[in-house]
Parts: sequence; C-alpha cells; structure tokens
Amino acid sequence: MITALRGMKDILPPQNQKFEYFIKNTSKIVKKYGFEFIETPLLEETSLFKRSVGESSDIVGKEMYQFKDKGGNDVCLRPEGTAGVVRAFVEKKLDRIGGINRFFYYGPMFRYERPQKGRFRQFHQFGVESFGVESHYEDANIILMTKEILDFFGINYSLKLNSLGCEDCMTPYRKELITFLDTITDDLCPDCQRRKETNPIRVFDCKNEQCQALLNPAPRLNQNLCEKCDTHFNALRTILDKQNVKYEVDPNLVRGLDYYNQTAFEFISGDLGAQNAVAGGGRYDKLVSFLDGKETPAIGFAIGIERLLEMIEIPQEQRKGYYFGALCPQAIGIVFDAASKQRKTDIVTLSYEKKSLKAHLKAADKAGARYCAVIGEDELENQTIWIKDLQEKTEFTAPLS
RNA sequence: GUGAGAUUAGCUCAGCUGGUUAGAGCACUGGUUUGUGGUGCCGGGGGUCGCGGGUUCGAAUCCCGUAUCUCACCCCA
Repeated sequence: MITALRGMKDILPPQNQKFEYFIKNTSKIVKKYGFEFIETPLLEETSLFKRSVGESSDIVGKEMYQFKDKGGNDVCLRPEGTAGVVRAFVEKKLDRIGGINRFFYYGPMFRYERPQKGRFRQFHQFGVESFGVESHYEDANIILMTKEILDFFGINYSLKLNSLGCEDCMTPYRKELITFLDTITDDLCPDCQRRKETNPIRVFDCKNEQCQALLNPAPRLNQNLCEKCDTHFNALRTILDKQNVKYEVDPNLVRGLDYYNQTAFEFISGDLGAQNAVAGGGRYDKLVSFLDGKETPAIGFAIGIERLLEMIEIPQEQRKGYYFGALCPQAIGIVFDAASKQRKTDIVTLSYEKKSLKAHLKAADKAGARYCAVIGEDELENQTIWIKDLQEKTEFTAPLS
C-alpha cells in the first residue's frame, strides 16, 4: 500500500467541513478590511526565500523542499507565504504604481521538519499582506483583524507584542549584544552559542533556564530603540489600549524570519501543546526593496490553519435536503424523475434500489436528510408521493407533479 | 537532526510468563410475521497481528533492523 509521505495529511470529511468553514468566514472578515484574494505558485526559485526569509533561518537553512527541476533551475516548495506575494507585488510593478495594496491568501506550505502536535511537513496558512501604509494605525488594524478572526471562532489566546526596531537602531544594538554575549559564551547552551553566530537576538527565545539567568543583564532592544521606532511602538500600544486589546509586551519575542522590523506580534494559545503560536506577524518595511522593488512599507500575518482548526467546533449540522426511494421496482423510474426535479433547488440523495420503507428511512437518516420521500404501490396508483419530515416526525402525501 | 513511547478488524482496544481455527465493543452490511428512521432482535463480511530478518519444534507474544504515528527538544504558523 502506498501511504502519504511523512507529515503530510489528507483532508477528508469531517475535517474538510472545518476547513471550508474557516476559509469562508475568515475570508469574509478580511474582505471587510479591504483585503483581496491573491494566489501565488507553490513552487518558487530558491533564491527568493534565501533573500527574503534569510539563509540563517532554520526554515531556509535546513527545512526547505529544494531540488533542481528538469530545466536545471534551483527551485523549492514555498515554506511560507509572504515572499511569494512580495515577489508578485514587485514583478507586477505594484510598487511603481504606488498606493495601498492589501492581499490575502491561503494554501499549503512545506517545511521538512520532524512532525509533532501542531506541526506538519505540509501545512496550511491563511495570511494577509498590506503594502504601502507606514502608519502605526495599519499595525493596529492588522492586529484587530487577527483578533476578530480568533474571536469569531471562539479561540482562547493571549497576544504578545514587541518591536524589533529598524536598521538604525538594530545594527548598533546587535553589535552591543554580541559584545555582551562574548563575555558569557562559555556558559551558554550549545544552541545559544550557535544562535550567537547566526541570529544573536534569538538567544532571548531560549528556554534553557541557565541561559535566561545569564541573559538577565543583557542589553534589550526595546530599551535601545531609536526615536522613530520607539514612537511608532508607543503609538501602536496607545491605540490597542484604547481599543481594549489585552496584550503583553514580550521583549523576548523574536520572529523567525529575517525580514521583520518594528512591530512583531504573536497570538499564542495554551490549548495547542508545545507549538503554541496560532498566528504571527509583523512589519517588514525593507523586504520589497530586498527583492528589487521600490522601498514600500508593509505588514502582514499568517494563521496556522491546522492549529486553529484543532481548537474550533463547527456548529452541528442540521438535517437538510431530501432522500428519495422506491418501495417497488416499478416506482424506481418515477422516483428518479422526481429526484432530478427536486435537485434544482435542494440537496437530494437518491436510492436506485427497491427497499422496504424501514430500510429507506434508515438510509435517509444516515444520509442526514431532512425529508424522506418514497413512492410505493399506493402512491403509484394515486399519482402521489409520500414524504416524512425526519426532524419534525410529521408525514404527508403530496400529488406527484 | 536528537530523545521517549507506540504500531493487532474501518475505529477504540483485549490477547497472562511464546503453544491448536487471533477476540470484544462500535462501525459497515443483510434479514427481522403486513409500508415508519435515529433507540429492539437475529445473522454476515472483514485481520498474511506495520514491514524485514533472527531465536525456537512452534512467534501477535522474545531479540535486531526499518518505516510510520504520537509527544518533546530544536524551530515556527
């Protein structure tokens, strides 16, 4: 038997209903905020992710499904959604046209990781990207929108917020941090020693208690923000406070993708296990220019669909539609015609076999139909059809038209 | 990539220290004195016990390997 690859899942009933329910309602919410649907290829040139997500990140460094295609191009399955959208944005010269562009997308992402709770090799994200707005109001708007989505589905979460600064404050800060880390290198865990070389800010994310203690006196980015970033962050916080959004400023919150600057946020939930981030995002004002576009402020987020679906229950489905069946062989053709007519307006399950009334009622029940309609000898004679409402337990005979 | 636990019917599992045709519940399916379901009764199909080796007269059971699943590390949505 051939099985699905490791960490890859089929989406079958009843899980598919949750998926559709999520996409339908989330799309509706983001459209209210002016976001439009965009779809980009699953396969992209590898260098796109190297330049955007960053080679130092694990995502690009060791988790990509990367290969040479038959034309010899170095390609990979997308590990995240933002890079492709930005590529499309630049390629279609929307950066030159200017103005505001807001997009949303959903679809599979691929990362070659060891599967565990809330983590798969092929998983789905729903993401939005907003281009052309520098104002902190957009940051607030995006966060409020994410909140609206999670609230709609009744998710328990908490919001973490941080500012990652910009080139002006980040570059000198990074130097200062490395200088500090040099003084404690030997006592850091091996992971942190590695982080110091690849992405020093990530040491703050370390779960090792000894590392955390050592890092206590370390310089923090949020105390070293330049005036512009500091103002932006405080202005955002003021809006969120006014909107009664509860959040926690977490100076250790670092985004795993290199392109983020200033605002970073993450919605986490205690109901998810170790992989507790259900949605995450932030500002990436430099990414468009990294990918050869005209510098354009931008901000976005992504929701882990599987993680979110794990926490939602869809409203119990009501009985709906019709079930048609025949009680005697001569009625089968007539039932077929009646069912075809009914299908113009309703969901219809049709039995092609002659069965006892009891068997038809059972089958109608199993099909989840609201009405069970059958034709037997009596009905044939009178040109009628017998219908039972399985929910109200009422029955009647109607003329066959 | 590292660590721990698991893998027996479609699902959830039982199967004692290796011993005849591997079981249960649910699900599926058929029937049930005359045309009433989800909730009666009777029956039926379905398993080379993840896969590959080894030990043994004999392996679902013990040993080794391997794949997958689950959880955690790492990383992230």
